[in-house]
Amino acid sequence: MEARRNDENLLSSVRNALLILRSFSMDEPEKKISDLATSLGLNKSTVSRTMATLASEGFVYKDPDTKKYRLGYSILSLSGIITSNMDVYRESQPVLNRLVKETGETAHISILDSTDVIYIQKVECNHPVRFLTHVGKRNPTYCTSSGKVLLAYSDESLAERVIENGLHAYTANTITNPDELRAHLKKVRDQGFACSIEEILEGVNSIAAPIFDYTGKVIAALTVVGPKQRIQQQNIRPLAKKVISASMEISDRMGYWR
Amino acid sequence: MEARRNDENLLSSVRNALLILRSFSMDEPEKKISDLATSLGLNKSTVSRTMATLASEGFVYKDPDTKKYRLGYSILSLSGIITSNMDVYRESQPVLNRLVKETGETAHISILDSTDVIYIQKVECNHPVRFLTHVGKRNPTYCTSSGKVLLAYSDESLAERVIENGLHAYTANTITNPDELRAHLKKVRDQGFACSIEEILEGVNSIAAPIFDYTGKVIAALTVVGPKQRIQQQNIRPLAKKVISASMEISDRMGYWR
DNA sequence: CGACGATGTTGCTTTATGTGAAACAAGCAA
DNA sequence: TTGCTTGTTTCACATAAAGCAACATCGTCG
Repeated sequence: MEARRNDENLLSSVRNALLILRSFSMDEPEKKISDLATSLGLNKSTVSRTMATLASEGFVYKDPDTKKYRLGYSILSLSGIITSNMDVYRESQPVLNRLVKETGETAHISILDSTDVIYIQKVECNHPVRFLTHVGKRNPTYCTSSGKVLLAYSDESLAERVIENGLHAYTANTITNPDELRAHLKKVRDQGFACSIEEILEGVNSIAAPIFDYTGKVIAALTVVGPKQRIQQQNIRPLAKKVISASMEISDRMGYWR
Repeated sequence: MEARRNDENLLSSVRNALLILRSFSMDEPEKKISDLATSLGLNKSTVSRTMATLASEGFVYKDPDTKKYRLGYSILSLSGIITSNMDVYRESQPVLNRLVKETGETAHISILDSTDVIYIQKVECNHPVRFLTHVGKRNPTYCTSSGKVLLAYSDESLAERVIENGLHAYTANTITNPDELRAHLKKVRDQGFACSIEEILEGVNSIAAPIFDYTGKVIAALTVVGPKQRIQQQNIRPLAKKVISASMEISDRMGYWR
């Protein structure tokens, strides 16, 4: 077998399978064998057999006409297990719906995964402008409002780790100076919410507030996102008020006691 | 290596990994190495290494305290890719919300996967009685309202395949007679909706209607579920009317042209 | 129409790899 | 302390998985 970087004692064929799965993306929801082989540097036959195995368990689905593969419903089942056992997920649904109706903007719930934020829930607004986020999407912490909220309320060592990993300038507004970020996080803690003003994407602003559990720990963030035409300096205060009140309502449902 | 039933030319280590993933369930969202080993008939060390590999790619998460594993966020990301590329999913969200508000009952969207139905979306009602369904849940077609709708509007050969697989009596009301099922499906086609009156679970009733795409094909079903105290003979008609109108609205959004 | 290129699948051979058994840690209870 | 139960690691061996190449299908183009 080809000896690919066998980091520890991991099973390389299993890893290949997982890499194949993860190579599916929003932009490329369908894949061909040969493309996968070249992009992952694997042999065609290896990919073919791996895909056959994945398909036999329903993790991918092979379109009989085009011979292309897409992700299968086994994955959907598994994700249902994850979210159903996530209290925040259940409790936030109705609150999110109301918030979206009140503000007219898309709302998310996100959580921390290592040094990234992941969106676990999304309620879209009716504006025709579609956003590029989706459930499961991973973003940096230091340039998203939700990320900054989660950082601000986490142990400081996490922020330091994020800083060590490097602060990449996604836009001109991205905070790339470590001291500036530290000061910013302090401000977030003081005011109880965070904003991202075109810090990750030009023209896109967002406001986020923390969600607490019954121990008082911050476990998630509630975000409202929109184009800068609709979310701007003069209405940030009133919007933030709504976001905070909604996030507090979810915290209440989670058993948070002030 | 242990030569387990190597059906065709599938990769056994990959299959082990997938079986491990699929062994997580609603009832057992957390798993220990040794339990997995015994339940799947694998060696402890095999499971340990497989889990390490799964964890390294984020498909499972190891609780450092309890040493138990749960499903990881990579799966959430993948499921986001599936649903975001599913038109029905996007278009049905607001309609589902309204329907739940109108009827006060939980609503689902489900699709066909081979001879089963799978729930791809769910909006829960506010009644304290929680239901046992979740996104990704798989159910038989012949005893659920959504399944019967999807069967009724599919090629007849599918119904025959379902019959061949056997009609198991989940309750006293389950249709187990092939001819009766055939007649029932005809009735569903005629009236444009299906009911399940305690056919899969005692005390649980549901009503479902078809969702069409722009080619006029039925691609999904919209269901309303509830306890028999709230969904019963006398209010089935008015409820069905609401369900049909909602499913038609989604069909419209999908480009269905009468 | 036939040659060609690009594709996915399948035999075959080889060896690196995944496996099982047992030893090793680590935790917990009695 | 001694058990008992966990999860991880070591090691030798058998074998499962990788690579290659042949094969089978396509669709395209000259």
